[in-house]
Amino acid sequence: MSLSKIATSLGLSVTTVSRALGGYSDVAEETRRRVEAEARRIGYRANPIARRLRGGRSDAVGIVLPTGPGQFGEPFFLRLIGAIGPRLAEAGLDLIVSSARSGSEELALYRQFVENRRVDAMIVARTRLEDDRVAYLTHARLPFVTHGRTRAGGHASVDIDGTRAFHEATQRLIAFGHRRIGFIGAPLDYGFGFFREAGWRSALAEAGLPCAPARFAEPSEENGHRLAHELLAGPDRPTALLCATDRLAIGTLHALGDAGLRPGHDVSVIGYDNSPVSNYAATPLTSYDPDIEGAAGRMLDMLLAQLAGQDGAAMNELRGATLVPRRSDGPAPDRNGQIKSRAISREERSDDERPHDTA
Amino acid sequence: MSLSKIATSLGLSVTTVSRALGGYSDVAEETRRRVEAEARRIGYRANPIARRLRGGRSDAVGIVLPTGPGQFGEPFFLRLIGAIGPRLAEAGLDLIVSSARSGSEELALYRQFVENRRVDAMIVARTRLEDDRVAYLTHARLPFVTHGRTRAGGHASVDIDGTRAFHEATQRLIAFGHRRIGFIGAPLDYGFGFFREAGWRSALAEAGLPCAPARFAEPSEENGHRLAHELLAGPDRPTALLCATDRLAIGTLHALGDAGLRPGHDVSVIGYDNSPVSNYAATPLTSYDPDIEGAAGRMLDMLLAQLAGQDGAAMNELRGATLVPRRSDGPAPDRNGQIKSRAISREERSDDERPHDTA
DNA sequence: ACGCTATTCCGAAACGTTTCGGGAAGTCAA
DNA sequence: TTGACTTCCCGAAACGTTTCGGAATAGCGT
Repeated sequence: MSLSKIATSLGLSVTTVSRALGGYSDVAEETRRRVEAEARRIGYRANPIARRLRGGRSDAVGIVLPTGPGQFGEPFFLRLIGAIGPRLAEAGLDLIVSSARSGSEELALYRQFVENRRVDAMIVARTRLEDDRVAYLTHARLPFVTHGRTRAGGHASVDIDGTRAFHEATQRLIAFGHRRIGFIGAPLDYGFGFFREAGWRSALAEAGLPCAPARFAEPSEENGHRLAHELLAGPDRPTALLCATDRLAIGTLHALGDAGLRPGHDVSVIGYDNSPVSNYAATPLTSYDPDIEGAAGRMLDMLLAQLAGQDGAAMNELRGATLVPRRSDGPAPDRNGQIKSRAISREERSDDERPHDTA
Repeated sequence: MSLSKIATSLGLSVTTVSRALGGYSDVAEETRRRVEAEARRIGYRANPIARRLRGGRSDAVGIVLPTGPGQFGEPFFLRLIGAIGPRLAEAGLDLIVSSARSGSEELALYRQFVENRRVDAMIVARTRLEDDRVAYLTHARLPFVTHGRTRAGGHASVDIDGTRAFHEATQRLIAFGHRRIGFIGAPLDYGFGFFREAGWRSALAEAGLPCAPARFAEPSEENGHRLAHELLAGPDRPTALLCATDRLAIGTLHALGDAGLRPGHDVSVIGYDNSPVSNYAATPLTSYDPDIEGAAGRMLDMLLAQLAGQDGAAMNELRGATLVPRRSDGPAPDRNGQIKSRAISREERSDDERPHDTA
């Protein structure tokens, strides 16, 4: 009872009050002023629920966070939400967040969101190459945008070009003189796991280097630690380890420490995410910054465009990640454990990334 | 048009269909069965928006994440949301998340939530001793629960007893033989900053030790690094540094490294949060685990009780944090830099917390 | 005086649900 | 036969908004 409150106290109809506040042209300026004044006076705010009911929308966007062992503390989602929040608010949309562990529980949650009409659109992260959530949303004809690509495509997506980043990272290590460059990756059914591995593999192939050993697991510090141990224990120990995420890289740095190897000297390590800890790891970690905020902005653009009626199938964007050189990588040691090459100058290793200089 | 669809196709009234599905007793069993069968057949789901409009609720709970420099990547909020999500879903409530930088922007967002009737209740984190958000919500008579205490009290709150944890941590360091125990804290207007400092201060006083130097800043790795540098550079260098959060502790560990000091030997460090990185810091970090999931559960209990009509003023819970000993603290060195005391046995330092054993 | 147009306003329906206050039919006892 | 009581059902209002399709009034030219 609120539009009607203004209406009765002004001797107008609800219709006119609504149209006055709605900015329609068929209401006299004088009347509009009176309505606006009265609305301000009683602190009128349109009831969004009534508006949604009438409009058949829910004015909300949903996102499901992955929960479960090793999934806690992913800063990625926090940054995503932080970047998306204000823009959604500006567009008058709520962000509804829920959480589920990956798998059937997760898909069930998507179903709930859709069938209960709780959202107008969804944001999908941690996209898999074959993603049942994407398949479901497509079938349900609910607008959505993914962070990451699927194999099939045909939906709105924003992705960081992991292939290019890891290709470049591998080339960097090769230029440093490394020849045995191992890979510590995320499961290959995740798009980001797949594409990052592909970049590493293709760069090795281009350089005519043999395919070095690789290991894969959910990206956690523990797994990075364990997998690095495995790779370091094998024959022909790698002189460099490329890690699909910073969390894996942090674990890897620890494994190096356990083995008495110095990161950046005996074994080079490069991560991905440029997470806050990377600058404060045992050895400050060379990493790739994915510009999550930028990506989130584009995802929002696509979502809003779809809510405005556009077809999302052709909306795709592949963005770059930028290298943040720190101290965990460097020239490969020679057979005797000495630094082999100075082909890349010290400036390029950007010593000014040291923690006490960025404070 | 959905209850009515069932109604017409069954030759019943909307009322009867609603009451049949609602489990009322004044509908014949036979009729109820027919209604339920038809509902299943057409995949009927009650429109939550219509229900909310009629009920005058919004069936949603809001939370505002702090954004801004150094605030990214707080795993705390992610764990909170992860723990709260499923229970909220079970209660039929949506979790609406938004983000704002602390300060006026943040309060404005709370106002929006309330005035636009977008939520039935709110969750307040990062509580300050004098908190304008708490004051506003109290004034607006919207149910809420805080994580952390205010000075005034009188609202539902769950807090971890930081005073006790830091009192205990200080005693632990004293038992290790430390006499100059510095403190690297969070701003004292945050409740958690205030109470943790109080625990440190009171333990020093009880032991008759002079008040060691302390520094305060927003909890980030950078600030921890900077503040630790300051404390280490002063006269009478502390042999132990107590840090209000793990992020500050991580920065502190780095400052030690810069100064050529060995954590756990030359200078002991204890943090708080038991964040994923603490186990993989340069030196695995002794920390306190706050059991966020447990606290989140109690917060939910209080929120639901308030939504059921109970008064939240008397709902308070103070929970304990448990020590997770790792390798960043230990016996104090004597004047010559030697380890002074073995008063606390090695077992108590729990060497089995080393990373490669927890993988 | 009449018709035409512009301007300004409004009644009523619709979105889908819940709930209040009955009402019709059947049963049972007096 | 009547009244009371049970059982099962329903009409209508209400939540607060938007919007369709007019309708009333005034101004204007003929």
